[in-house]
Amino acid sequence: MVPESIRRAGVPEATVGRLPLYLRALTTLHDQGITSIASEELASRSGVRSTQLRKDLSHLGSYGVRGVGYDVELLAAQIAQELGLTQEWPVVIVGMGNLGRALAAYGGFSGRGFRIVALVDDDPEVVGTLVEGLRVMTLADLAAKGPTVAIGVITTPAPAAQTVAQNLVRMGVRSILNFAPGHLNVPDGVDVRGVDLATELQILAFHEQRRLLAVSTHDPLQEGTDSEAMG
Amino acid sequence: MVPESIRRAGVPEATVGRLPLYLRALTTLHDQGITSIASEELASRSGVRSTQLRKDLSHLGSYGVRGVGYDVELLAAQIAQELGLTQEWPVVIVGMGNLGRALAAYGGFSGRGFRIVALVDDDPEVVGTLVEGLRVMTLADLAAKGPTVAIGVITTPAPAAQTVAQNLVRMGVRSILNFAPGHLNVPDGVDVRGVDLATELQILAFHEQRRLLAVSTHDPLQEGTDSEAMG
DNA sequence: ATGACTTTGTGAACGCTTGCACAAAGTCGC
DNA sequence: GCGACTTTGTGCAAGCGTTCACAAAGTCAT
Ligand SMILES: NC(=O)c1ccc[n+]([C@@H]2O[C@H](COP(=O)([O-])OP(=O)(O)OC[C@H]3O[C@@H](n4cnc5c(N)ncnc54)[C@H](O)[C@@H]3O)[C@@H](O)[C@H]2O)c1
Ligand SMILES: NC(=O)c1ccc[n+]([C@@H]2O[C@H](COP(=O)([O-])OP(=O)(O)OC[C@H]3O[C@@H](n4cnc5c(N)ncnc54)[C@H](O)[C@@H]3O)[C@@H](O)[C@H]2O)c1
Repeated sequence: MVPESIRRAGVPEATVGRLPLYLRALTTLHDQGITSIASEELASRSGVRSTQLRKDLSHLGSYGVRGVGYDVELLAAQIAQELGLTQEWPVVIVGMGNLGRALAAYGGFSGRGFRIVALVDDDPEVVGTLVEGLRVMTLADLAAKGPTVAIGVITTPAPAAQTVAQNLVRMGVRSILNFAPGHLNVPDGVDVRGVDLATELQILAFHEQRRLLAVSTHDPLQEGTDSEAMG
Repeated sequence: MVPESIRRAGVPEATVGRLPLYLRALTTLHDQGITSIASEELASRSGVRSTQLRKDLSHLGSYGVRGVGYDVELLAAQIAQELGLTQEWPVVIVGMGNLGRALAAYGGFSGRGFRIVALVDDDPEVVGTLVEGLRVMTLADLAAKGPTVAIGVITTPAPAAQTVAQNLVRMGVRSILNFAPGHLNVPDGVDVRGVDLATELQILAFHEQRRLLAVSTHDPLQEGTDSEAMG
């Protein structure tokens, strides 16, 4: 086996992106009372190939038993540790509009390694009100007397996002999830992930158009983005 | 130049994922009255390297002018055409909860190639009510007497998502944007894109933990996910 | 204990993506 | 017109990610 110090540094980015997928599937299995699972079955439930699953898991170490499979609980714990979910990360949501309120109301944070500890807006009508049991504050309040936060979620209109990001970075936040469209300029060492609805829809539109074009020209061009059959 | 028939089939998937980025930047530039832009500047505003931008654009053809740059309006039109945004794609949102309502209220659909033509829920309390000027219907209603839809957006709880997806596929939808956590099993030829909040946060947590670990062990391990300096 | 069987873990091959280096093709001042 | 300068478009090489093929390592029935 590879030494711990080396393998820690060497988890490929693509693998990191799939670990949450596996963890989710394992959690579901655990809830169903299943204690052991083979890579083939776990891969199928995660939407990846079994070879890829095994290669991914091999980067965290050898937690499987040949001839049997993986212990659901043990593997889940290992992935959770690798992702840093043994502690609860404090999260702030900035922008209490439609989307921000939906996220605040969403129950999927707690119990999964995250806790919303602050809600922020700059509208005087909104600041001071209670949303989901938390009092909405301004960014200045958060910096001055708010709780420490590790992750910032931005759900303001696009023009405000860059300024909000700078303020978050100034108060020590180095992980940002941005729902506003557009690219954020941040210093080195700050991690920004963007979720953009328009981008996702436009990628779907591209493939949709290509499919229609292929059919209309009787071009036997196969798409095949997912080989699983429907039940 | 490469013949049209060949280049059409050959736009790499990674490029498709970035075209919406460029289109957004170009739209902003157009709104600011800027008519021409060099790859260096456009790349910077899109958060990619200029060589990558040029390579991406080269897959759609030669629309730049050497020594000058790209005509903003022309390039935007070309990208829009490539993405299939010259027509308006009819969209249905299934699941009128917090998230579904936020999406329905979101103005970023129309004018960008998409139009919400139907809203669906299965709660008798919700079906029949008006949301954003549209009357909420059931999936059965949509199949029987609703408008044709090309893209389905799923914002139901996770356990319902698979069934909803099957129903959408049965009525001809081949592009699905899924906000519910979990993998959807769909037949070949159906395109599913998943947006999962928990996944995004967990990826951020992984990097956050790695940064903290690196600092605490005085390991000069650089992160450097974005080289742009903040203004 | 043994042999048949199952499943993992991984080296190697392959394909896709990115980044480099540079020629080609234009503009602009004079 | 012409030379200096700017910027695009692209062949090529390096790096990354996925898939294949298979040995290694276990289980299980007998
Ligand atoms: N609603 C959606 O479904 C949806 C989908 C995709 C993307 N988005 C994006 O998410 C963002 C939010 O969308 P929304 O529909 O909730 O918008 P919204 O207008 O309902 O809410 C925006 C909120 O941000 C607050 N705000 C504005 N500037 C601020 C600042 N500088 N500091 C703190 N708070 C500030 C406003 O007071 C408001 O409460 C937008 O950028 C939108 O493009 C929304
Ligand atoms: N709210 C968020 O911020 C958020 C964030 C990330 C992911 N999600 C996911 O998005 C989904 C929706 O979240 P939400 O907070 O809006 O939930 P919600 O409970 O507020 O809304 C779900 C809606 O779906 C409807 N529904 C249930 N079964 C249905 C069916 N078979 N057909 C049609 N409609 C059905 C319900 O009646 C309800 O109106 C969930 O899967 C959630 O995990 C939500």
